[in-house]
Amino acid sequence: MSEKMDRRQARTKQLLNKALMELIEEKGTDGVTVTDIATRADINRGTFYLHYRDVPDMLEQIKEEVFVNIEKCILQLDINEVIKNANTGKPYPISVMIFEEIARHADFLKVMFGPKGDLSYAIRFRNFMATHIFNKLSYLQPAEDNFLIPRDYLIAYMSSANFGMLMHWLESGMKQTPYQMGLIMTQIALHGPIASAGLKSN
Amino acid sequence: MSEKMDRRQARTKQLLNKALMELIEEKGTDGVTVTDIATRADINRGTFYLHYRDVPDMLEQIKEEVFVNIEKCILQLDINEVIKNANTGKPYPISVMIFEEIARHADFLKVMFGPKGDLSYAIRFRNFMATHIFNKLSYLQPAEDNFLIPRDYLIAYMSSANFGMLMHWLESGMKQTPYQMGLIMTQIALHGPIASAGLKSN
DNA sequence: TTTATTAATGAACATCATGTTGATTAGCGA
DNA sequence: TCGCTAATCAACATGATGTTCATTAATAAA
Repeated sequence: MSEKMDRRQARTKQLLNKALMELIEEKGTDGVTVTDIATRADINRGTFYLHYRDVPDMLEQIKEEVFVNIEKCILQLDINEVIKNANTGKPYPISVMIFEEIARHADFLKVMFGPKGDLSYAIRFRNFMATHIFNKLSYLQPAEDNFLIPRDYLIAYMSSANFGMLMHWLESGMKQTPYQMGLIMTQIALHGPIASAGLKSN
Repeated sequence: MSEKMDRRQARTKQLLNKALMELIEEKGTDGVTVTDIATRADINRGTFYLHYRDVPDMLEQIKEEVFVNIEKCILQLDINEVIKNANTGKPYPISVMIFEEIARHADFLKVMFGPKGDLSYAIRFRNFMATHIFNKLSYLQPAEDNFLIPRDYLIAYMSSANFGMLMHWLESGMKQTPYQMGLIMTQIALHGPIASAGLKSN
């Protein structure tokens, strides 16, 4: 990743990357051809193959890089700490950090989680959130069998809900700051959706 | 749709349909070629073009047909009625009916909402649920400005959450009956996710 | 600055799926 | 039975693919 690279390689990689971004924004994940990318980047088509095997391979590498960055942030978050510290009107700092990292890759994620996006990528994020955030909720820990509804459905519910808000943030133009998004998530994790409506803490 | 069709047309359409289903299950929404479908269906490739313009066109027609069927069911549901009648231990009948309709198209939807699926289709369903179910929740109606968190995020939360449970149902092998799924949805709509954990109404 | 290295170019090529056409065969409905 | 039309088959031009090789140009290191 960070190994020193020949300037020429770095340059073409960057041009190819930029071209791909523009094209999937226009035509969606599929339907983008090597010829498209090379033409747009003003790079010889053959040069593409010196860097990537084909278009899916290129996309896969970018997806991986973005995922790893966000993964690092999410792994630092402990949902039970979020709830404990939520009495203050402030969001848990790490949740803000997560939204900042997402904002950093907003252009890419907006496409990947939009209508022309990649469902496998969305599911990967959702499942990661399910495993590393909501699976650890303390009030889901004890009596596995005593739930009103099955535990896995509760986790599917909460991870999908939060991922859905993330999607909504991206697709509605990111009008909230990462700080505000952290606050929203904290509130709804604390009170649930019902109590979070109509009750203004002033 | 139901106009009487030449037996030959009906036969080929059915064979093409079956072949497409098998192929997107194997290779995903994209990557399926006309040649693939024709070969699998044991139909002349040229014949495909007598029925559909190309593969995306064929997929679009199937998507539309399935969506319309489920749409009809969802439009009959009034979320506020669901909550009113939820004191009984029974699910609201129409919500059961919706899951029955989904089960009827399970093979198709399992693929479309799975990792190789179609994000635009998933978003279409989610948005439809947002508009025609959760947008009508009575406790979201009155004071637009007095919410702890923005109204559109609440709706994104709830529609995504419920759609996520639907996805989970499909991908985990539909171990629950439509009746049980109706019950789960009703409970969680009533109490929210937090209260739905650990509290068994016995 | 010079030099060896290597990235990028440009052209050519075989391959494969596409979408279309026209002639022919086979099946259907009346 | 007969007219209609769906399905077949073969052929074709087109365009993207992935690969190769000789050539040019940029780079890093001496």
